[in-house]
Amino acid sequence: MTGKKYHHGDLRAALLAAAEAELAERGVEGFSLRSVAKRAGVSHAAPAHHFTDAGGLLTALAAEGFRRFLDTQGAREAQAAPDPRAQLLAAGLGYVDFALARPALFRLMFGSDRAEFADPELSAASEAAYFHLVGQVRALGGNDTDAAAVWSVAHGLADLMAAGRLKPLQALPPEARDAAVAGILLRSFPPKNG
Amino acid sequence: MTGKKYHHGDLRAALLAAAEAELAERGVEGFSLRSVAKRAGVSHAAPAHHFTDAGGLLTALAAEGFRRFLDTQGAREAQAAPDPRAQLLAAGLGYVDFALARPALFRLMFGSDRAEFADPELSAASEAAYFHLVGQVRALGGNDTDAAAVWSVAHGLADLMAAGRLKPLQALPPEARDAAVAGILLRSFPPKNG
DNA sequence: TGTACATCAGTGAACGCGCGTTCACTGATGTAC
DNA sequence: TGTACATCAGTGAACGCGCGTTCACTGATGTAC
Repeated sequence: MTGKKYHHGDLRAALLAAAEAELAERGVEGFSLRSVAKRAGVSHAAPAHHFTDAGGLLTALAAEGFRRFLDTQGAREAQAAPDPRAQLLAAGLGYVDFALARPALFRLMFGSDRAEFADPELSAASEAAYFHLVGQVRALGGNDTDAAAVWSVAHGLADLMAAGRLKPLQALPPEARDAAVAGILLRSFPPKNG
Repeated sequence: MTGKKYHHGDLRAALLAAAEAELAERGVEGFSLRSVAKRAGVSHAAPAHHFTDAGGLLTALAAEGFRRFLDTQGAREAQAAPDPRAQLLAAGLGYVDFALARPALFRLMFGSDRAEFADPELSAASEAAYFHLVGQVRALGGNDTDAAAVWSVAHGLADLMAAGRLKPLQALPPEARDAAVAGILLRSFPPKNG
C-alpha cells in the first residue's frame, strides 16, 4: 500500500477481494455493489469501470472461485501418492477443504443464481473443475455413473459441512475428520479392478 | 374462492403459498414481503398481522418445507418393501424427488441464511427430518458415520440435480433415473449384516 | 528534456425505485345482554 | 331475535433508506513531437 492515490492501480482485483469479504460477512443475499465499493475504499461509481453490474462482479468472483477450487484440490493431490485412487481421494478431501474454508464463495458457486453461468469465463472455469473430476474417475476405470456418485458424496459432504449441519464430523480434530471423510468418499468409488 | 372479501379467511396460508411461488420465480435473493403480499392480492401492510417480517415468513415456509420433505419421503416409503434397507432407499429417492419438485424451497431449507434456524418450529421440523434418517440407518445396524455417508450422497445428488448440474442423470426417463439414483445411494449404505 | 494533449480511472452529486415500517383508518366478525 | 360494542384483519398514504445508474467533472498517466 503506497497510501491514497487517485488511481488505484489494480482496482479490479481489489474489488474481487472486497466482494469475497462482503459475501462472507453478509451472504449472497445481502450483497450490494455499493458496499463492495465502500469496503474497497472507493466511490460507489468506480466499479462500473471494471464490471457492468453486481452480476458481472459475482460472475467474475465465481470464476475465480472455481480456479481456486481446483488449486485447493491440487494442494491435496500434491501431498498424496501418485496412483489414481489416492489422487481422486485427495481431490475429494480438497473439495471439502474448499467448502469449509470459503463457505460463502462455495455457496455462490453452487447454490446461487446471481452468478451468470452463461458467461464464457465462468463456464470455462466451472467445466474445468468438472472435467478434472471426470478425468480422475476415468483413470480409475469408472464411467459417468461413477463420476456422478463420487461427485455427489463429495458435494453433499462439502455442502452440509459448510452449512454446519454435520457438526459431529466437523468437531473431530483435523486428522480424524480427514479419515472419516475419506472413509465416506471411498464408499462411492468405482469398484477396484484387479 | 368466494370472491373478494374484506377479511381473507386464511391469509396466513395464502401468504405461505404466495411466498413459495415467489421463491420459485425470483429465488431466495429476490424475495420481498411486498411482492408476496401483491401476489396474495392483499395490501403490503397485511402480512404484518401474521408474520413479524420477511425472515419470519421464510422461517415458517422452511418449517413447512421440512414437513413436506418428510411427506415426500413417506410417499416413496409407502410404495417400498417393508424391510429397513428398502425403506432407507425409498427415503433417499424421496429426498431427491423433493429437491427436483421444489428446488427453490429446497435451497431455502439447505442453502440460505434467510430462514431463522433458531426458531423452535423450524428447528423441530428440521430435526424431525434428521432423526428420521438417523433412525433408518440405525435400523440397518449403522452408526453416525454411516448416517453421515447416506445423508451426504442423498443430499449431494439432490442439490446437484436441483441446480441442474447432473443433466445426464436428469435426462433419463423416470424409471432409469430412479435406478441410477438408487445404485448411487446404495454404495453408501452400511455394509450388509448377515 | 520539455510541452501539449488524448486517454482513462475514479469522484461526488443527483435521480428514481422498491423496499420495510408506521399509523390512523375502516370494514367484518363475534359476543354480551 | 335484536342491538351495542369490543376485537381484530386488512387498507392505503406516508416516511426514510439503501440501492443501481447516470453524468459532468477532475486528477493521473502515457505518448507524440
